[in-house]
Amino acid sequence: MPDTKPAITQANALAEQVYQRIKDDIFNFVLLPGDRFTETEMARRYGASRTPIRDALYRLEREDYLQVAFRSGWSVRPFDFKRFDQLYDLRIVLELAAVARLCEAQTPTGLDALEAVWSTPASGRSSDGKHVCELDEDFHQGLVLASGNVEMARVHHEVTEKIRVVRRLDFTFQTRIDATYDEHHEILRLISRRQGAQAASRLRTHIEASKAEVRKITLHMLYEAREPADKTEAQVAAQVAG
Amino acid sequence: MPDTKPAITQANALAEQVYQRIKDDIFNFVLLPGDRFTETEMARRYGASRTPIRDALYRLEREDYLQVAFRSGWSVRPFDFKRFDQLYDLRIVLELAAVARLCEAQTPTGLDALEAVWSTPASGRSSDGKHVCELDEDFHQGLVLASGNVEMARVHHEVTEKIRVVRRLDFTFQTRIDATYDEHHEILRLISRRQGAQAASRLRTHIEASKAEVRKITLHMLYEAREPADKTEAQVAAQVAG
DNA sequence: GCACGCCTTCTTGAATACAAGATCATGCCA
DNA sequence: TGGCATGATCTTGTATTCAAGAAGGCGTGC
Repeated sequence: MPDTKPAITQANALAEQVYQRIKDDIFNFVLLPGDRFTETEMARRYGASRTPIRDALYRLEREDYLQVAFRSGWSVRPFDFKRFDQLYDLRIVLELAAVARLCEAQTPTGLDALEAVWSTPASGRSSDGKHVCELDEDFHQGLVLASGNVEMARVHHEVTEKIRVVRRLDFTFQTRIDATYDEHHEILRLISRRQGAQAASRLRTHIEASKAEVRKITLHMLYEAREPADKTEAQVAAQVAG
Repeated sequence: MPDTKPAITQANALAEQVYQRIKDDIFNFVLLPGDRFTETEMARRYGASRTPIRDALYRLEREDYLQVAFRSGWSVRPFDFKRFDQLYDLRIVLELAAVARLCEAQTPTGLDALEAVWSTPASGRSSDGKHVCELDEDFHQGLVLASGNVEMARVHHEVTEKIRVVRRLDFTFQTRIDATYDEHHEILRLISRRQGAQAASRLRTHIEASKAEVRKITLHMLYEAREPADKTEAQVAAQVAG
């Protein structure tokens, strides 16, 4: 992560870097749900003093990625499937509102860029799960952004970040990737024809399917993440809440 | 504010206190949009060191109440009517989704407490603007909470906090207070009868009316907030963005 | 009189030092 | 041998110190 620009002197540069790195480590299961650590430990690990570390940790705590116990250390927040479900439902509400607005508008939707991505024939489609996941995020955020409400887009972005850790798992099988391409293409087609009700219906079904798929895979992944020898029942239990 | 419990030793007690006090000062126009200040200044003012002050300031900055200029001080974010409009629209989306869910449900809505508040006859109604504003917030947040989605409720709560500074102005005239009582009562009645479409329509109109009213009053208030003698054109301009 | 440049002062970012108390291990006593 | 008290250690909360650089005033040169 050591970049060649050690200090362009951005505001809060270190805290921001640390924030991103910790978040990435959570997404990449380097930091597992239930893992415990201290501020000093993280300071050593990320090569900064406690001050920017604390900034980053508290930011992640307010965003519900971490938990802090008063004078008793930090921990990665356990998986909470109920919470993921609710975040998916919130996504649905926001995206359906965006689509409704897009279909009501007389002006062009400005979804040309998305259409270019998702109307590619099967031969040109990506099969790299990580890449498709990013494209998928761009698609759904693009819908909300195109609706023109910055605050809705901001909230939707936060939701996207929060579910990313499980959403990724939806793109581990080629069948799901293919389905994503097909459904996105179809949804864009319906929007371009201003068939709001059908677009909304398709979109809802599309997100619900992803939600169900992800839930199915997540538990399995959690058990795989640790070396079997190291894993105790307590550790597994700490990864899941509810 | 010095309370009798100097240290129940809550986590981050000072930063939390400072956060609330600054936020209140923004809401009460003690800190005006455009006002500039430094961390040291705030540390003196609120009787804490820079560390908890910075925690609070950065939290408020991420929540869009404040701005920080790199090594050049802090300022209260100017009013941005476009942003308030979008927040109101987001409110509408969230609350309509909540009402739709409530009306679909077979189970009791759990809105009894709200009904008790808003079905009071004219004689028992509050005419205290501040109080009615709180009741109004409770009403709308109550709808979303009753729908059962904690994440939606959390976002709605954030939105509520962000628009409070202008929303208050909607309860300065008795006619608006009366209208609020009537409309809330009617909306609850429609929900209890599971008339989803009509409830949604009423609720949307209700919020739109509030949005329009608030916008009308806000500009006037901004000009009144400062002593005329002290107020320069530049100061007024700094209070409003866009 | 005006414009440019230097220099002091001020402001935030980061690191370090200090304080309060929670946790856990150890040892004593029943 | 088991349970409890006690103390060392560890952890976060807060204050203070150090560092880098932006802003603005003042003086000088034209």
